[in-house]
Amino acid sequence: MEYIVENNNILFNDYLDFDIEHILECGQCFRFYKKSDKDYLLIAYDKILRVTQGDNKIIFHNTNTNDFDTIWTNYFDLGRDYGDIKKVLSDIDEHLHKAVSEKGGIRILQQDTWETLISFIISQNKNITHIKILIEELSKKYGTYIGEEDNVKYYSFPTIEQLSAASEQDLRDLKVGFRAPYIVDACRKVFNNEVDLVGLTSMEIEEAKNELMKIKGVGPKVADCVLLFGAKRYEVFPTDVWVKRIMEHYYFNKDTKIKAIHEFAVEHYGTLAGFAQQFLFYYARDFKIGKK
DNA sequence: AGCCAGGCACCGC
DNA sequence: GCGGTGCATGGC
Repeated sequence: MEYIVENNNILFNDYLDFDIEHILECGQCFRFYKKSDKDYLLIAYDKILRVTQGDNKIIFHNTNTNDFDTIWTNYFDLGRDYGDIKKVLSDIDEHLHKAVSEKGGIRILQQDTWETLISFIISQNKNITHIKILIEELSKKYGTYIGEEDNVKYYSFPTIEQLSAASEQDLRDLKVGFRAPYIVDACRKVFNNEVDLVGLTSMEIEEAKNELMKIKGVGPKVADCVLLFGAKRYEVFPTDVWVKRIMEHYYFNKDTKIKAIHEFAVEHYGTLAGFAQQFLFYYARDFKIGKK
């Protein structure tokens, strides 16, 4: 991957399989701000990064080769050939072919495991707009100040130690509602190693899922999201209402149980199930496919 | 206004 | 096991 260093920016020319809008808006992450068309500010790993993209150029602003090589290359999963993945998925069936061709710039970000755990606990029974607000509030209150951009102060996502300082009532005051005890339980079990987040990348997949589901408020869907977005487990298929809708629409044509859909997808898409899910989810949500 | 949100725990059977 | 219901809060 050859990039160009120019002042404090890092540039790519003619980079394929990367669309910053697809990557950030596809629902896998929450801490980003759209400044204008294909111009985003994102917060990850205690850093603020601005990314802009033109026809044949991607610019990572105000960064350096060290951060790029140690953080952003992994974060954007630049070592993986998405051309290959997209080709395999497209050949599976016409539905996936369509989703991949419409949303071809998606890449699965390698996010922090802890942050994805708390974020997806919060996500349950909420719309994406409000999830983003709650995560910002949590960061503002318990995270660390990391800098200012356009007169806005930004804060890192709270560490396990920082968030452990919050009581259930503190969290309720932040309006997380019934999720407050879930967050407290996650803090406690991760802090005292009752739940091993580091081991998630290497455990048998069922074991990894069960490890996460020891936490109150973590069920199959949240566990799959944490594994896919925060632990590089690409064989899972998070099945939520949107995925249920598009799968029913394309493959079942009737009201089908989430469990049955999940089993079908894992079988049908195999080791690339996670990538398939993300293409389908974003495609379905953007075009409101399956929505009554 | 009222329904529903990237689910899950808890309760009956 | 399986299906129904309540859940805090805010967007649409």
